[in-house]
Amino acid sequence: MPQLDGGGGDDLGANDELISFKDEGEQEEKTAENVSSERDLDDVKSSLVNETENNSSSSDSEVTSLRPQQHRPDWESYVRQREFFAEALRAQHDSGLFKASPYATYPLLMIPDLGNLANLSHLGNPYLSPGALSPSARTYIQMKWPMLDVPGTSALKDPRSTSPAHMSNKVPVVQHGHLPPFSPLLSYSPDPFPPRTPPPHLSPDTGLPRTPHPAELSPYYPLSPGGMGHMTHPLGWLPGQSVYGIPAGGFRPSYPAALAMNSSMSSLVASRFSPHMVPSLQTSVSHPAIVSTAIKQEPRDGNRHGEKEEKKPHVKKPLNAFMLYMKEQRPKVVAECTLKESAAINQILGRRWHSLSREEQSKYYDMARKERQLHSQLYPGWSARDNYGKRKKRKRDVFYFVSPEHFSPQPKKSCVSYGTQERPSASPASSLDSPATPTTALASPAAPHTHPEQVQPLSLTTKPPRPHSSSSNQTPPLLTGPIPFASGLAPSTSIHQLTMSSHHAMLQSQPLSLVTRNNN
DNA sequence: CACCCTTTGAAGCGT
DNA sequence: ACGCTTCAAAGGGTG
Repeated sequence: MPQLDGGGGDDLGANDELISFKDEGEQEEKTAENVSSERDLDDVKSSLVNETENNSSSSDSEVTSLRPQQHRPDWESYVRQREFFAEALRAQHDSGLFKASPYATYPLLMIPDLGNLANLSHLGNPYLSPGALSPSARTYIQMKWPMLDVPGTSALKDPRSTSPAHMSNKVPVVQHGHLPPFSPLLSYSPDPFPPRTPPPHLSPDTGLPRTPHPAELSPYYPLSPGGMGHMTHPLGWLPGQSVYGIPAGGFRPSYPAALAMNSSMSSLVASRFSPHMVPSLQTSVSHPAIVSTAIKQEPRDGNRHGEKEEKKPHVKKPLNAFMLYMKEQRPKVVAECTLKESAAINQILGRRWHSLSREEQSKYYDMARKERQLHSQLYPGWSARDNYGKRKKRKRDVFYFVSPEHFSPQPKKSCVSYGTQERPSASPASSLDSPATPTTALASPAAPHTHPEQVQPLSLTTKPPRPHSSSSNQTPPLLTGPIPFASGLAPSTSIHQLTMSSHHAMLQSQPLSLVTRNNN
C-alpha cells in the first residue's frame, strides 16, 4: 500500500525513526574507548581539519579558512556554490529548524550556477543523477521547500550551525497568495517528537488514505490531482521541466506526470534567475525523484531506438535520513578534508551520524519521513522494487573466510578516514537502540535513552561489518579489529538487541567469519 | 567505461 | 517475524 504516512505514516515513521542515537552509547564510548572513537574522528580531522564533533558546526569560518588550502582548478566557482549552499543550510538552521518544524530545512532555494552545475550536482537534487541528465538537463533549479512561515525570529537551535547572522534572512521565501496554505507542512510538528496521530489526510478511523481537502491536503505536501499543481518537492529540486517533464506516455498512470510550479514560485525563481536557467517553470516540473529512463540512459545507450516510449521514468527511492544527512554534510566534510573519496567521506559521515544528538538525527528522520510521504503521494504505485535490477550489477558471490585473528586492519586506503576503522566508535550501541519508534522513542525523546545501560553493554566496540549488504560491509577491510562478539557475540543484552533488526541479527552470523559477498 | 567502495536506512522478497 | 538483498548519494579508485 502506498505508504501514505499517516497510518502509513506511522509505519513510515516507525522505522525511520528508529533513531540510532548514539548518546548513551557514545557517552560510554567516550569514557573508555570512545576515546578511540573521538580519536577516530580526530584522526580524520587531523588530516582534514580540526573539527570537533560539537564543532561540526564547522561553520563557515572554519571552512572558509580551509578553502585556501584547497587547490582546485575551479575552486572559486566551487566555493561560491558551496557557500551558497552552506548559506542556505545555515539559513535553515537559523530559521529555527530544530525548534520548530523539521521542515524548516526546506526553505532553501538552491540555484546552482549554470556553469557549475556539475559541481553542484551533489549538493542538489537528491534524485537527479548527473549521468541521468543531458547537458541541458542540468539547467535546473535546485530548490527546497519554500518555507512560508520561516520563523525568522526563532533563534538558531542547531548548535552545529552557529551560523553567522548575516545569513539568517536571506532565505527566499515564497508566498503563495492563492494557494492552499502549506501551513500543515510548515508548521509541521513543532514538537520534535510529537505523539503519533493519524495525519489529516488519513482517516482517523482506518488510517487509510482519504481524499484530502485542499485546505488540509497532505500534512506536508499538498498532493492531489489538483493540489499537485502547486506542489514542489520538499527537499526539492525543481528540475527544468523541459528536461524533466515526464513523458506523457511514459508515465505510469499512477505517477503524477509532473508537478507544476505555482506561479508565485515560478515568478520568484524567474525573477531571480535568468530564463535560461529556469526553463518553462511555469508549466511543470517533475519530482526530483523522477529520472526519465530515457534521459537517464541517454548517456549509455547510444541507440535511442525507441527506448523513449517504453521508458517509464525511473523514480528513485526517497532518501533516508542518513542519505539526507549525507547530502547535507558531505560538502562540509569534503571541505574540511582533503579526502575526496566518497567511501572515505562516507565513513566519516557515518561516524558523525552516530555522534549526532537526538534532535539532530530526528531532524533527518523527520525529513526522511516526509520525503517518503511525499514520494508515496507522488508515486502511489511506485515500489522500491521497481528499481530493482536497475543498477548494473552487484558484486558477485564471493566467500571470504575471515578468521578473527587474521583480521588485518589493512585499511583499503591509506587515508586516515579508512584508518578510523575503529568501527567501535561506530557505536553499535547506538544502532542497536535505534529501533526507537516514533511512537516510542520519538514520541518521548527520552525513551530511547531511558535505559542507556541496556544498550551500552555492548561491547560491540567494534561494529561488525555490516551485515546487510553482504556486499559491502563484509569486506575484510571493514573488519578492522578483533571482532568483539566473535568470541561470544556480545552480552546477552546485546544479543537481545541484535535481534531487533535484521542487520543486527546478522551480527550473529558474523562471528562465523564467513562472509559471503553476494551478489546476485 | 562500468563497477567498486562505503555509510545508514527503507523496503521488498523469500522462508 | 525474520533474514537477507537491493537501492538510495557520491566520487575517487580500479580493472
